[in-house]
Amino acid sequence: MPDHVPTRAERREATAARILEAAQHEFGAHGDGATVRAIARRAGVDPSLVLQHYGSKKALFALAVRPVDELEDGEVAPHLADVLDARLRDLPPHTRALLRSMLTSPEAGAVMRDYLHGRAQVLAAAMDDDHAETRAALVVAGIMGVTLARHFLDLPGLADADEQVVGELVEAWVAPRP
Amino acid sequence: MPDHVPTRAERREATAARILEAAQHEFGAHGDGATVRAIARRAGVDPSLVLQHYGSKKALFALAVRPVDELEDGEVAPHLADVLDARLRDLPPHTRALLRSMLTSPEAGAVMRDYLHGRAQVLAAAMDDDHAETRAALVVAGIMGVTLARHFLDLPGLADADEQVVGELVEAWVAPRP
DNA sequence: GCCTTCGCTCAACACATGTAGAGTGAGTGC
DNA sequence: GCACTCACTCTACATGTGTTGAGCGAAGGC
Repeated sequence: MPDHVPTRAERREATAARILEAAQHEFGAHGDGATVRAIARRAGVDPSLVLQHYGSKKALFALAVRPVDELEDGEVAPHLADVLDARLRDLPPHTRALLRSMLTSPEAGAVMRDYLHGRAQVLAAAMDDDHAETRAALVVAGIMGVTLARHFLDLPGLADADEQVVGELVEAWVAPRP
Repeated sequence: MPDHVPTRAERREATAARILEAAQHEFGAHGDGATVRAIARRAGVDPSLVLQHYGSKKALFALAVRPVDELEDGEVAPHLADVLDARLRDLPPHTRALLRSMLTSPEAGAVMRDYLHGRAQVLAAAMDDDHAETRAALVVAGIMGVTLARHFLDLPGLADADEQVVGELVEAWVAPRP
C-alpha cells in the first residue's frame, strides 16, 4: 500500500477516536465522575476540543458506555461459555466504563439493565423448566457479580483463580440440580 | 418512665445521628459523589455543622459505609440462608451506601473486598472439596451480583421475583453437582 | 439572675468543573 | 503563491464543591 499521508478530515477523525478511547479509559477508571480535563489530558488535547467533537460530557459518556455488539456478522447469539470467557479475561475499555459507572449514573444503569435483560432472555429461551426467566436473570446477575469481584474488587480466590476453573464452576449454575 | 427533657449533650448526639443517617441515605442514593450540602439539607442542618461533627467528608463517608457487625452477641456466624435473606429484602442504608459506592470509591471498594473475603472464608471452611476457596468466593460474588441486579438495576425477572424462590435457586450454587 | 458555655448558623474562601467564544496557524483548493 | 478553511488552542465565565472562622442565641451552672 502507498504510505498514505492522512488528509485533514482523517486526522480529525483520528483525534476524535483518540478522545473517545481516552474517555473510555477515564470513565472505566473513575466512573461517570471522570473529568473532561482528565480525558483531554489523556488524549493529548485541549479540553474544549473534547466538547467540540462530542457536544457535551453527557453525550460523550453515552457513547463511551454504549455496549458494542458482541456478534460478528451473520453469527448467532454467542454461547454462554463465550460470554463468560470474555468476562473472565481482561475487559475491553467500554465494558470497564459501563460496569464502573452503572451504580452512580442512572443512564449507565439503564444501559446495563437493558443489556442484562437481553442476555437473560436469550438464556431463558434455552431453558424449559419453571422459573426459567428468574433463573436466567439469576445467572446473568451472578456472572456480573463475579466479573466485578474479579476485575474491580480483586477478591482473593477469584481475582487470582484460573479462568478455566472459574468458567466450569459458573456453568454449573445454569443446569438445575436433578 | 419520666418524660425526659433532653440535655444539651443528648441533643447534640441526636443531631449527629441524624446527620449520619442522612449521609447513609445520600451516599446510598448517589454514591461517594453525594454532596455535603445535600446531606446537610436532608438532616435539616447547616453544611458546616456536618464537618464540625465528623471532621471531613471522607471521615463521614468512611463511617457511613462501615459494615455493621451482622452478629448479635454470642451468636455464631450467620448461616448462608440468613445473609441471603437479608440481601433479598430491602437493604439497610449503610449497605446501600457501601454497595453504591464500591466501584467509584477505592476506600469503599477495599471495605467491600474485605467484607466479601471474610464471608467467603467462613463459607469455604464448610466446604471440603477442591477449589473450596474459589467456589466460596464465587458464591459471595454471585450473591453480590444478584443483590445489585435486584436493588440497583431493577433487572426484570429478579427485581420482581419472589424472595423465597430466588433464595432456593441461589442456595443450589453452594453444593457441587454430583 | 447573671455570666459562661457551646451547639449551631452565616458568610466567605479557594478551588475544580463543564462549557462558550475568540483567536491562530498549518493545511487545502484554486 | 494566495486566500481561505478549519482543526485546534487560549482565555474566560458561571456554577458547585469542601472547608473555615466569626458570630449568635439559647441552655447550663453558680
